[in-house]
Amino acid sequence: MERLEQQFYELPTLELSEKLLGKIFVRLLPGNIALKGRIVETEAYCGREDEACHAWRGKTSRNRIMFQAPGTLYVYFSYGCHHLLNIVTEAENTPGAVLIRAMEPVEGALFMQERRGTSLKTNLMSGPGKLTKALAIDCSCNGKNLFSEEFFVENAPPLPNRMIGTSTRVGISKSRELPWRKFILNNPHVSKVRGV
DNA sequence: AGCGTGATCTTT
DNA sequence: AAGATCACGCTG
Repeated sequence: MERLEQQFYELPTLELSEKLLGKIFVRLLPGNIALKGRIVETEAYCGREDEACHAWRGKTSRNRIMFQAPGTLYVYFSYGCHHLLNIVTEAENTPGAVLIRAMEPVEGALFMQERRGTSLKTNLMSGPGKLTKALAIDCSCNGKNLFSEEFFVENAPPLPNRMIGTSTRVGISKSRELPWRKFILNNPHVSKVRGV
């Protein structure tokens, strides 16, 4: 399948959070290591209108990447131990990003097993901190984009609506009520919801 | 159900 | 300068 081009990402954040489901995120590492994962869970963080979004009050040194061109990677360090991966949406200077919350391993599972210290496939990338660990993504990836030989996303057929679930976002305190989490129904690689 | 862990943001 | 918060994962 072809790679997604920049115009694909220049969409309203909520719309893109749904369209990214089923697409194949790819990272190529030196030494012919190919890591691929099918995106199965996302959350939308919608710029200035969204109190839970890092950019809702305007640009800061941490969130400045969210104002960059669509298709840029926004990676930040959370809870003193995890890196979280987002894809920047909307036109340049309009902040917004989709948090990638879970993927299904497609290629490179052995590499991921070693990095994660587990061999259970449904545990390799079934959470936003887990998948960055599996893919060796950290703050050095912040600001890179999806139009290189290192990172890109392969297209896949759109999913029918009946396969897409919706819920409130996980682990936030502001704007809890907004149904801005999207996931593939009945997919075992979707993260376990916290606090139940 | 509890806690580690450190950068970032807010308030003094 | 100090304190609160945090888009989480793991143990028990």
